[in-house]
Amino acid sequence: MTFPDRPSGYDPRAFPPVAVTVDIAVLTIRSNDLQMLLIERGEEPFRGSWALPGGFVRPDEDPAGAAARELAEETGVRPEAAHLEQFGSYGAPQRDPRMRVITIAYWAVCPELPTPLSGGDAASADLIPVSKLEHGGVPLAFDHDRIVRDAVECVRAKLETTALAARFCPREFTITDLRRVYEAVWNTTLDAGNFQRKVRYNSVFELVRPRRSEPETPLRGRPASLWTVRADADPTLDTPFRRRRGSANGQSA
Amino acid sequence: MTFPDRPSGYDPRAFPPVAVTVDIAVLTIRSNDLQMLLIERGEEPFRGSWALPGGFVRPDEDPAGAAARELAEETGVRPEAAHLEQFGSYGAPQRDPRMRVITIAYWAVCPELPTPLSGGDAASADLIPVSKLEHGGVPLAFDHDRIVRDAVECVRAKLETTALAARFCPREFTITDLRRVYEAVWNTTLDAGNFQRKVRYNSVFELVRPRRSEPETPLRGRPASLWTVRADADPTLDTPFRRRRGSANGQSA
DNA sequence: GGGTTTATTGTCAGGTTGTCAAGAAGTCTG
DNA sequence: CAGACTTCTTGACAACCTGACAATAAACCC
Repeated sequence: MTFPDRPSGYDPRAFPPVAVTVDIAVLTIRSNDLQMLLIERGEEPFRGSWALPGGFVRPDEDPAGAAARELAEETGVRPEAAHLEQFGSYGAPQRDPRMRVITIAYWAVCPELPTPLSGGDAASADLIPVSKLEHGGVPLAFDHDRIVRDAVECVRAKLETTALAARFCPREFTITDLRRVYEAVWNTTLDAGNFQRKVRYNSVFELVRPRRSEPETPLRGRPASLWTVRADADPTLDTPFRRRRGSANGQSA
Repeated sequence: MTFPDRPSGYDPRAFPPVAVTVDIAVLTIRSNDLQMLLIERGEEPFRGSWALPGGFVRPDEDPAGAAARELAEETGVRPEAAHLEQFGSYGAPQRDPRMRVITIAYWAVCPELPTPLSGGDAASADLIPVSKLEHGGVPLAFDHDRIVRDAVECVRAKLETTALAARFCPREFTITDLRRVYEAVWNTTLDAGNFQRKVRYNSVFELVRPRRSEPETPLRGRPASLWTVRADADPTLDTPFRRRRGSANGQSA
């Protein structure tokens, strides 16, 4: 029950002041490298540190709506184009020195993220390689270090059982595109032949054109077929792609 | 960044009033049936409906602490005895008709839950079979219907890859005990031989005693060995237990 | 045409899973 | 006490999946 000790006739203003925000870990792949959009803070506290984009949940808004709005504001990405998913809340009493702030954390996966508009909040935005974030090489504001780690782990796990990897790619993609996503996100190497086999046998993926039509970049080698994901959303794979556990980064599909 | 439009010198009281609560989906197994602890509301709104146990996050408390406290208050279970995990937040503007309430949802897995103390909040508490909840046979308050479904799906999924199932059992358990947990949570039937094999080969489980020592209930059949989980927490299984997808309830391990 | 590059298919051994049967170790019953 | 019964445990085997790696296909370059 939600109001155990306060049967009725309470004054909302009597509640201790709490702010509710959303923070978004926006992930994309640039030059075969998993990167996250971060914003450099121009104000105290944590001036000069990097932080996740985010903002307040407005009184008339639900958290998912706030996340979609902030995503659009900070990246220009249309909410339908990205996959946005909640993965946790963070609310330690002192996580923000100014006041009690509960944040609801989302991760987003975008194909082709437009180059960050650094003029947004009078602070600069940039794509940072996740490898650098995991290595602790970038000072992050608040408890965003923890949030970033949790987000990355969530996405890595979700790649195992769903077709989420395709959300990093344009609507139509080659099997190699898809494999490069797995390799980038898991920081590993996968066997091209085995990967091909798994995609072909997975009913979630569908062959669109047996040959790539317009090679934007002048390609070398045999042209690849184009594939797409059958349904929308992030459907469950028939047979999951398992990453090697235990050792940091292994091999093979 | 957490305070994009409010650089400094703001008045905390100026924030629109929001309450932050935790709700807990407490799961246990009674007579081979997955059941959830719910509380019958004695007050409006939703008087007479069932609801998840929960309560306010206090000003000096973090949400996980609040969940552990509420769990202890409502069930008498020591926080160490149960497994408690956050799985989402729910904050639609009108989810509570009285005021804006953001709730952080947890699920908890308990072995041998003590029979609910119905005298707790002047409302009665009871264990309700999850099958009944999924069938829509029980009217739930607020958006708790959705929260319950999400919690159950979370636990079902977590059983696939971790040794969480053992948290439904006493510290030492038989392989059949464990199999019955999977069968109850997934609402399916598993082959006893295959299940035995998977447990024996999984390094997460450890043989404690080759024969059950004190058969509490007068047993029939060959006595079973006792097993335990090697590390604490909910370690990842070497080879996951996969549930049959697609059809509602399938068979085999 | 021959060389280079990348995509795709094939092969094969080894591991995992599902099905099913047989053996082991107790209790219960006549 | 000898079966009968029950449940736990082990085993056999075919089907499937996976990892490693080789071979082929289809483009480009010169």
